[in-house]
Amino acid sequence: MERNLSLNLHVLIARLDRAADRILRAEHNISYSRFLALTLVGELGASTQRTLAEYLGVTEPSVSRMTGILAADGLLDVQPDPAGGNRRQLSLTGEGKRVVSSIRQEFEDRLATVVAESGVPYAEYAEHTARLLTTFDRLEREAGK
Amino acid sequence: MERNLSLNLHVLIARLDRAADRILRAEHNISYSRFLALTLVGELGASTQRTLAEYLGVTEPSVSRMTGILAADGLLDVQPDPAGGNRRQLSLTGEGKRVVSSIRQEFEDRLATVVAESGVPYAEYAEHTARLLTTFDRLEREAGK
DNA sequence: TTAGCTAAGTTAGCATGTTAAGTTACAGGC
DNA sequence: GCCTGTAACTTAACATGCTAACTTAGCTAA
Repeated sequence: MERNLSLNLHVLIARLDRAADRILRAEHNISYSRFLALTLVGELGASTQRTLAEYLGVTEPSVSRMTGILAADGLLDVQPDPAGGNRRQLSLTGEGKRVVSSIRQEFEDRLATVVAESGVPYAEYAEHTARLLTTFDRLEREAGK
Repeated sequence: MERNLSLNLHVLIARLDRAADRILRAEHNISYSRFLALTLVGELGASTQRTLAEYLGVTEPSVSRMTGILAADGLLDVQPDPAGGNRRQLSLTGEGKRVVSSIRQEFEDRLATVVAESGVPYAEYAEHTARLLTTFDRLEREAGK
């Protein structure tokens, strides 16, 4: 079946995401989307909703709903920014931290297993992917101006 | 910002998909999901809903709804399989063929531009991606048995 | 011919993505 | 002190993914 890069990427990631989602729901009772949001707050320091949207690659309304859900679940603390402005300051609750740290490494390891099994050089593929993301980001920002 | 492969892949593809969707809606008045479904019927010969689900990497209920929409829009022809069984035979209408052929090449070219701009070797990245998809597919099938 | 098996498709309800259009909090000029 | 602009967030309506449960069509065997 001859396919092209954009299609293969789309389908590969759709499957990886779905597998991740199934594992997380079964073993940790949380969805992959929610886990990603918590990870970006906890480990990459997304401290406002706008920043979190930017890091996640989704829109602000999506984040607005998500933070409401995570706060209601007791995983995320959402406070008005003490520095002022119409901002929310995001941080993990103790429970949120526990979830992120217990999952993250286990998770990346599983993907590494698939990569190793396929014979694709992990470091190189990761580097290419990161570079594509950076470039695409830049092109979008330039086009947006 | 230090990130990992699974996260970068997820975000990269989320952005590519969203950009694709915006372009298609603006210039061709169709969503990316619908375009992909038509492409797989037209160019890769997905001739039943189950096969189409497999190729798209989505579930059968998703395809069931999608084929209904595409048929209602006059882009897809959905008929009971003359060979019998509870099957639908899928094929593009004239309009569906027109849409697919006018978009597909233009589209892959845009991605190739991003890849070239980033300095990532296209052929190698495409080959790695295809290999990962094949491997992941196999692992999932093995685990499913 | 009828009961059960299997493959393929559908329905219902929910999760999470989107866009478009509002709202809120502050800053700056008059 | 009040208008206006900007940044950040929210609300509403819809698109499309999922799982669970059901239906439909044909096959096989008693």
